Amino acid sequence: MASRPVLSRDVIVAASIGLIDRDGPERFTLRRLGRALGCDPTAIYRHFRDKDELLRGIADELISDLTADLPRDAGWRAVVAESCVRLRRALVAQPHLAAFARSGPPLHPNEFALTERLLAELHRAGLASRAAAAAYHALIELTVGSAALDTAVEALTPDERVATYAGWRRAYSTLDPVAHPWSVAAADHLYDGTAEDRFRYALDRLLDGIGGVPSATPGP
Amino acid sequence: MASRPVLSRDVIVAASIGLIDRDGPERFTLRRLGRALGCDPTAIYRHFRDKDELLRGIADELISDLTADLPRDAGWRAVVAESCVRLRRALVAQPHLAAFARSGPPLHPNEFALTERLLAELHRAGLASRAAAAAYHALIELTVGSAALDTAVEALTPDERVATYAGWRRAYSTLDPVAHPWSVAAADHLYDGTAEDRFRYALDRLLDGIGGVPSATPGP
DNA sequence: ACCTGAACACCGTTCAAGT
DNA sequence: ACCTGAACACCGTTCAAGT
Repeated sequence: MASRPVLSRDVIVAASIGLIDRDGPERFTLRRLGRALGCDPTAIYRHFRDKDELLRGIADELISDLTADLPRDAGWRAVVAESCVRLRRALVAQPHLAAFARSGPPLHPNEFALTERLLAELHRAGLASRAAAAAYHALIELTVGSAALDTAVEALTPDERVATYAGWRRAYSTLDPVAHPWSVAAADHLYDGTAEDRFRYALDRLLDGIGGVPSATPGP
Repeated sequence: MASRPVLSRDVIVAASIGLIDRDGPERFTLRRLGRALGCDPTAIYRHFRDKDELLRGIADELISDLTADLPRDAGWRAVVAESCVRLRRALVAQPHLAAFARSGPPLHPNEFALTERLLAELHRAGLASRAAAAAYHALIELTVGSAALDTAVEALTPDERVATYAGWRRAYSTLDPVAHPWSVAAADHLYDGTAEDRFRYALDRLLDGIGGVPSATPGP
């Protein structure tokens, strides 16, 4: 009668991702996860040693299909940009992923795949090994930084997020215009749009600087 | 008799920095801070609205004198690069600062000074307010990311650092060359040189992409 | 074998009360 | 004016007990 195996690693990871998607990573607690799963919070300890191991499991899952369905026929620039945008989304969704990145390079199957794809595309752009490696590092640095700066704000509700950005803009716009003329002048454009928009702009400027041959993808 | 004004913003910030240096940012709680200060933890709420405001105060203190002796007569590009390199060094030296940056800009005097100087130089480069703001965000994202990726390695001794980088390179060079040809090919150039070297390269590429008028500084 | 529920040692924050 | 201390609503985690 009693359907026994309610919980499993996969079920817990899937529910965790759903919960993080809905409430943000900051509100992700084992107590809430237990409530979402309809079980006691401590039941999770039957499947994961502690919260950190669960977060690693989530991180692996979030990175798993990062390179899965990247366009095969797009230009190198579009593929590189899309890869970085996806990595950034994964990092924002799971801040502990960024903490892992801090302690070293990927060195895991899914992440080797991402590095390989980025290096391949940079070679396709015409960069030699040394320049490709340097460009790869630059891209990862920008992506990790953008994600790190965005994690806290991303945890807010859309309304709160808009209010937060507006508050920051206002802080710059109301500075003493004699001491901070350029901050006041630029205030309306600081923290404008979404964080991903700002990242895409930064990424475009970096890719401009990296150069490489024009993408072979057909123009608009 | 009773010496009344035991607490002040400065005293609290100084004690916080000491506590973070000693125990690490993860263990920094108001209850521990209260114990370190010899007062009730909630007394801090007399001087800071909440923990977040305290963290901003700490971050601003750690950033102080960053813009103090920046060259006045150098080209915009040199000043921007030097500012970012210094900010990166501060972030690497005080990893907790990066964690604070996540919760938003400090919105305090020293941070405002840095932002103002960067925006001013970007205007000097010929960028209008919107482009200057976007470029500013891009520079901060790259700087924070580079610092975040470097903190763990920077904590090692020089020998350990060299060994760590060599180990990472080896991880890439010994991948299956059929599945990861470009990783194997680029392995010798991954994590090459110092992290600051890599950052300077990335910064140069980003500044190339940002464009702007050529710096007025005399050439070498 | 798997899950529960009480318990422990923590958090940030509020607020009435003290001096 | 400044600080205390109890209280509230949370955390992650352990462990004996249930089924």
